[in-house]
Amino acid sequence: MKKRSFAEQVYNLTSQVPKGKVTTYGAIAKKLRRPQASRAVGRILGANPHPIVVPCHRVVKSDGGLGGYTSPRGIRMKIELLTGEGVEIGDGKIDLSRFLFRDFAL
DNA sequence: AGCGCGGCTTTTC
DNA sequence: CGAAAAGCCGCGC
Repeated sequence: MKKRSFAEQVYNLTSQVPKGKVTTYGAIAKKLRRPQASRAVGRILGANPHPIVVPCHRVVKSDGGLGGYTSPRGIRMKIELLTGEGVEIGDGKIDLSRFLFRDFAL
């Protein structure tokens, strides 16, 4: 259980984000020792083969944007989910200063 | 503020 | 099996 692929670690960190908090693609990439793989993280989360254990909607862009969301409802559902968990979104942006979760168990 | 480019992994043919 | 394309970003100018 050590040679987990990059994707496995991405899902692992994302699943660690508690309700009411969010993380960023760049942050995850950095945690995995690949600060420039932010895009890869997005692709992986987009392919999210674990939609139940991996709340990819809790992952936003490094600038506070919501990013995208591959879902039947699209980015729309992502906003609804975050707001429903307690994350306040101002003008389509999130206050990372208040909701950015950075206590990952890496 | 907006645009374009770069670097990474995964998936599919 | 090998190669190619794509993708929910990040940063700089």
